[in-house]
Amino acid sequence: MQPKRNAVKIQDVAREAGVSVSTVSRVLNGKVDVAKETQDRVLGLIEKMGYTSSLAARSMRSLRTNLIGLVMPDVEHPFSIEVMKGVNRAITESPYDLLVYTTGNVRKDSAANHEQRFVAQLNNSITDGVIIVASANSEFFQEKPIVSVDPHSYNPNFPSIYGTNYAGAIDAMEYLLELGHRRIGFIAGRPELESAKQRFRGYQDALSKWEITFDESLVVNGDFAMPPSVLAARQLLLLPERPTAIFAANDQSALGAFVAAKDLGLEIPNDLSVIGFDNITEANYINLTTVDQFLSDMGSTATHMLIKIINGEPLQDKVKQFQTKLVVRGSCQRLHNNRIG
Amino acid sequence: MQPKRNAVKIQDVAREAGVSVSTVSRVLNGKVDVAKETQDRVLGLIEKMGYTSSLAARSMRSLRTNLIGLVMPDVEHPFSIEVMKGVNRAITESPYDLLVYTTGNVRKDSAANHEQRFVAQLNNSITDGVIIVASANSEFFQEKPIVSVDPHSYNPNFPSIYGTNYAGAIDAMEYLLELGHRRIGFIAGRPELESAKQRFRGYQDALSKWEITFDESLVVNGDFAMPPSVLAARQLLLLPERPTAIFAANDQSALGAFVAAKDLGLEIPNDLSVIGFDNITEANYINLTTVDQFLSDMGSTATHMLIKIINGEPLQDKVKQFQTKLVVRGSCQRLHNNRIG
DNA sequence: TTGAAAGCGCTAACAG
DNA sequence: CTGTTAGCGCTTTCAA
Repeated sequence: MQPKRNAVKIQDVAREAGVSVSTVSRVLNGKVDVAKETQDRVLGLIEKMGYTSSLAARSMRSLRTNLIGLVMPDVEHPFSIEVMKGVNRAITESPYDLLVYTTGNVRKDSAANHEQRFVAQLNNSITDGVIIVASANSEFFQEKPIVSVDPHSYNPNFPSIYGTNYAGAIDAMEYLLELGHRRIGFIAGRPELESAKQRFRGYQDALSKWEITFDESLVVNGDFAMPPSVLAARQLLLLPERPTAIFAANDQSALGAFVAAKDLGLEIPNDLSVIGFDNITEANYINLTTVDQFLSDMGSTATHMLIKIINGEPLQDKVKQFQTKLVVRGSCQRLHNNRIG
Repeated sequence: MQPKRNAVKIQDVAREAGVSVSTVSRVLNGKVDVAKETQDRVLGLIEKMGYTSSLAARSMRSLRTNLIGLVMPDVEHPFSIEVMKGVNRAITESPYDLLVYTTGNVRKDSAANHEQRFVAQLNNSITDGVIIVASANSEFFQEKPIVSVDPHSYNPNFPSIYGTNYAGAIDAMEYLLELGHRRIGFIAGRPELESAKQRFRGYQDALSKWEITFDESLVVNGDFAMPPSVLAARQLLLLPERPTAIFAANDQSALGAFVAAKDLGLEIPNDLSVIGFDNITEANYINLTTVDQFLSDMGSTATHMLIKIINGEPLQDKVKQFQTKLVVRGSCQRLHNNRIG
């Protein structure tokens, strides 16, 4: 199909209304200096003819589009989706519209470049600003505002939202420790990510605060994904002296632990306590305790921050930490005499 | 912030390279008639200067943008998200990029108008075509191609993808009936939607084929959402003679049935068999049988269809039915003597 | 209160 | 092989 150029445009409306293009434009943009009568006639025609101004043309001419972009690394991942929901919520209450741009399943090594390209693509033309999730870059060569949600690495000069990963991990560990658990396995996340590092640090520091010797064999890597986490958890559960609890670095890992336990005929929480990071919807059904990051709230917060920057309002802090919270949806078991029960 | 217009543009590259704007444009668009030497120099500068062509300008001039739009009614809903994943998958393998536009949580009555506006907004300017999920409209005043996934109402002349809702419902019912269930409750969906109607028809027709009298008290409305479904299921389970199985019209309703059962101390599948429509990820964990619609496959199929239309390739059928499939992730109980077990 | 005209950044003829 | 030129649909001065 050779697409034609026959959508109704501002000229058509102008001709029909017997006025000039600029008059229609003025009506469109709510300028005051238009005769009430003309305005009504034009408005009527716009409605009747089903005219919508071309986004491309409009954003080329004027510097504001009232469009905010969201760049996500991967639509498949629940994390991104939660953030997106939050962004959407904030957008709904604002005068902006939302445009989501996905990088698809880009090969890891080129993700950073793609990101740069996408952000530029959006911000140089049609959006007033961009929110970028789990950004691999910590710097952008860009004029228009960008806010980053949970970027891979930490940069205090870049407007960004982080979860309190370290504090959350401490909370999770203290919870298990207070229940009496002493052998606690850890399913770690992608080691290059800041969030994964923080969570691991929390695990270690909590142990040392409780004067428990760090046991390397209790740490396995789940890469923040389910399939490797099942294997990792399995490895933990097959240890000669298996852990009584597992702290999983994210939702996928927690689910992996669940699956591995089930495979081995272990029941959660009777035979094994599991606590996981990130928003785990399934926790409602399968007795998991979670450290919710309120991912969607991170999305909303980022959006509000971006809108402030766009409007040139002053920012309190460039970097915001978003408070994580322990949510006991299921339950973990109290431990006596080194035995669950 | 008064955004400035200082992104690097094609002119800058041209000046720097000592060539004309059109030469740069030619390089950009991979035209062949450019000296290898010039091409390399320009390409190098583009990289070095971090130039990205303006989407707005490009789409204004040329009729193709290689961008496909996806208009979703609600990012919060798992249904849309599954479809989006499928679209994204198909996009990844195509030369197109994906732009998602959400209507936010628009009031129901105005959703149809918003839809029209959004589609026009995208298709009149920056996208080559649009996929629209759960469309409230069955007609669009639009030149560029549109494909609809599971529209609210049926229109044989509009390129669209449906699930085999009726056949799927029959399958689900036959499965339960063959297990011996005779009192089967139905949690219905939003009555105005085509899919909900089809599923209900399947429920009724299966009963009548098996010569079971239709009992109105076994049909409750869950509105395709979890909170009302919990109440609806509760009502079913508190009937004097409670059903031994429930057929839920969608995923949210199935989960609602699960929650209601749990509340009442009933166990699935021991005390109650539950089967639900749509893709239920939680089924992996909570013993549900599901009629998967392969929602994400619907998304992919829609995308392929759209791309064909964009390229002017002939379409087999305007309307595609997407085969649903019964997936026994958990299990349902065989029934003897009117008792589960 | 309105119209004419310039130009946003780019592509696609058409010339050279 | 490369440059010149004419718009794409819109907003925004500047004049009337």
